[in-house]
Amino acid sequence: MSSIKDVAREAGVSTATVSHVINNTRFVSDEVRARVMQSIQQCRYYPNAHARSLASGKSRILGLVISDIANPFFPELVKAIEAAAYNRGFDVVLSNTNYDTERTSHYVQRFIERNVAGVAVMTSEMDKRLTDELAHREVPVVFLDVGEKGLHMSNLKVDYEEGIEQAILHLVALGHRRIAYISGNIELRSARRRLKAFTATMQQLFPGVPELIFNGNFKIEGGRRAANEILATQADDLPTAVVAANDLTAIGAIHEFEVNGLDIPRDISIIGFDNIAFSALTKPALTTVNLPLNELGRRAVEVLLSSIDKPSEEGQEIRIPTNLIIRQSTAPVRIKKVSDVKSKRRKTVRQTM
Amino acid sequence: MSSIKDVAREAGVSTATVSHVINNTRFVSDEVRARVMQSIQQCRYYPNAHARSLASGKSRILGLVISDIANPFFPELVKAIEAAAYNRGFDVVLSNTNYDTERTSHYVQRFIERNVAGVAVMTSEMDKRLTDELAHREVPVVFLDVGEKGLHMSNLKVDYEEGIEQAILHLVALGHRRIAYISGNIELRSARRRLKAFTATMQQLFPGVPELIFNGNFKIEGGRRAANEILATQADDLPTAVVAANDLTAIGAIHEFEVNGLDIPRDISIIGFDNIAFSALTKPALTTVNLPLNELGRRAVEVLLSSIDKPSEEGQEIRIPTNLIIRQSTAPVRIKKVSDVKSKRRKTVRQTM
DNA sequence: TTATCTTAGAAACTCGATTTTTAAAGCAAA
DNA sequence: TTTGCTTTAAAAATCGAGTTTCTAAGATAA
Repeated sequence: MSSIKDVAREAGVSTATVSHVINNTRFVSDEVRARVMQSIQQCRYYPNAHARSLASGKSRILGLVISDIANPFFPELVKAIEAAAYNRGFDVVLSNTNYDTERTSHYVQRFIERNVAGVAVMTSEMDKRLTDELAHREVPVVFLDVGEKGLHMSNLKVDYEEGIEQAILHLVALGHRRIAYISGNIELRSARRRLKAFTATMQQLFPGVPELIFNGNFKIEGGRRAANEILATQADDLPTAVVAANDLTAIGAIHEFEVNGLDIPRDISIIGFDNIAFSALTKPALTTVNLPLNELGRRAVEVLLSSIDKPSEEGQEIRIPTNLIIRQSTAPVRIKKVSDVKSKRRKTVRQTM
Repeated sequence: MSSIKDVAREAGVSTATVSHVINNTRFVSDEVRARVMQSIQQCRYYPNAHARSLASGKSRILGLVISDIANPFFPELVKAIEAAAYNRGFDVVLSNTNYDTERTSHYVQRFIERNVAGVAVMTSEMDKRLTDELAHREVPVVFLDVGEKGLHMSNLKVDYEEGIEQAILHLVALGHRRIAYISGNIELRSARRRLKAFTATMQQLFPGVPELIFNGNFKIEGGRRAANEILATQADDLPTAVVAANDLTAIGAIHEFEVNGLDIPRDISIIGFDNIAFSALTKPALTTVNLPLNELGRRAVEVLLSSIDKPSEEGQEIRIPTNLIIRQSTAPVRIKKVSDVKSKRRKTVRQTM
């Protein structure tokens, strides 16, 4: 359509002047400025972003790498990042890796081609090679809970310990001692970090007590499987409480326990992790460790932009707090008779939303 | 970093030749091609997308406009669109409007500046002015259920009638006659279209019977309010079934009915709309009209790309089917005693996942 | 009146590709 | 050997900005 030349001709000035008016990069007299502005209107002129990026070397695009937008963990995070980017005048290119490393690699390549101003990596399908590639191009990157820090690399470090400690203390206050943990798939760093936070706190409170760790996969189905394993292997002395590596796992576990005739939270208290929107709507509503996705997203963009502004400075490491949200899936421990475990019983009505 | 010139120098050829090798746009002898390829490797060369876009006038970017990614309707749709775009080599810039027209307008401006190849508008905060702006720039657009068709404008038309008819026939088969409807906020075209599909089918089946329409807002809280209104205004003769404009509304209504001592589906059958992932996980699991988001997303990109390929052709109108998914929130109608409505009663255990 | 300093605008160059034009070989036919 | 055609690749123009340098006009001071 119409270019800066058309505007310049229309206003009877040079293209340089138009550029200076648009970017405020040199003084232009009020009269000329007004004339230029009017011509811009008249021509319905929108500056071509590619030409600008090419000339200036800056793209005002942020790359956002996530695993799966359909995983309820991500939408709110994406929303926060998108909002923060919008406010600072950046566009967000979304990359949904589907947990696929090759796809991730393609996206990193595209990001480089588009000369993105920065990349937020909110997933772990990012191997050393890709990270190096970005480092080599000096693209600022912010990792969620993954990364090494570096010249252009920042890291958001979620303080899992804080929330998990609150969770365990909450259970202990309710009288629980036998507390099991259902982990996420242990290949993922975040699963390992969460597990470690759990065991560390437990060992501190109950030194030497053997741990009750079961394997899930961050999905509902994994929670269900783990619950079954708990029922099978611990039948003689069931844990009175279960902490799950994320909310989906907790939801799966709750369901499996209920199917097997247990009442949540009367027989077993359950605590989730993440505080996804859905967790307030389950029955019973889930007591869970809140991960402040909103803050996470905001900080991610903040850190990225500060790296962009001062490319010479070292990346930052930001601590993200977590805290316990108490709802209806936890209750005081109850003296349990062995017979209860086997027999079905009615559920109690409970307020959930 | 390194540009096409470096590669050309390294390979001892002109930049034109490098370009032709990359894009396969002219014959290049095997020997020269091999030399060029090697230089590309050696220089770790990635073509600059901005320069390409500027020179070619094509951006390989799609703009995606949605209302709110945290609304469970959208993630799966976004995922499908992103996947389809990725497969065709397009990047997706996400625009989350937050139902804000001004923000939408900003985004449209940015899309134009970025010379996007096409825009998928999956929301309705898009007024005539913006649509015209896009039309003026000849940017292909695909609307969800909103738009007029035009030279570069396509439309995905969801066949609400189909699914709603199945829903009503399902209820009728279960013996229901008094069927209420909770609408979305009526300012939204999609709310009007859904409502119209409901009333049309009802009038066809039960001509002249007065309609039971209540107002919601597509949110949980609106469903709750509407349920309350139903209880208040229809206490003497409650509907035996309720169709909700979307799943969130249905979930809110279920909860409010339950709080008031009704059992779902024993006392009232409820049907949602959209089949969001969550709807399979509620208790009772929601019978709902499925909107095939995956197909929707895929078709959106398809239509857009075909408009991009043949800019001279008229836009398309694609019908998107809907169908009923039967779960646990609907049951045969039951002869009801007035006393039941007022007294609390225990819930029955039900399989939900 | 002349010299100096401001100010604003024009012109030229740059970014890194694509695309069009031009030219150099290579080969066949006359 | 020359002409003409084909094949191949180089050279140059172009896209639409930003940016730097240069120049002209006007203001100010000596």
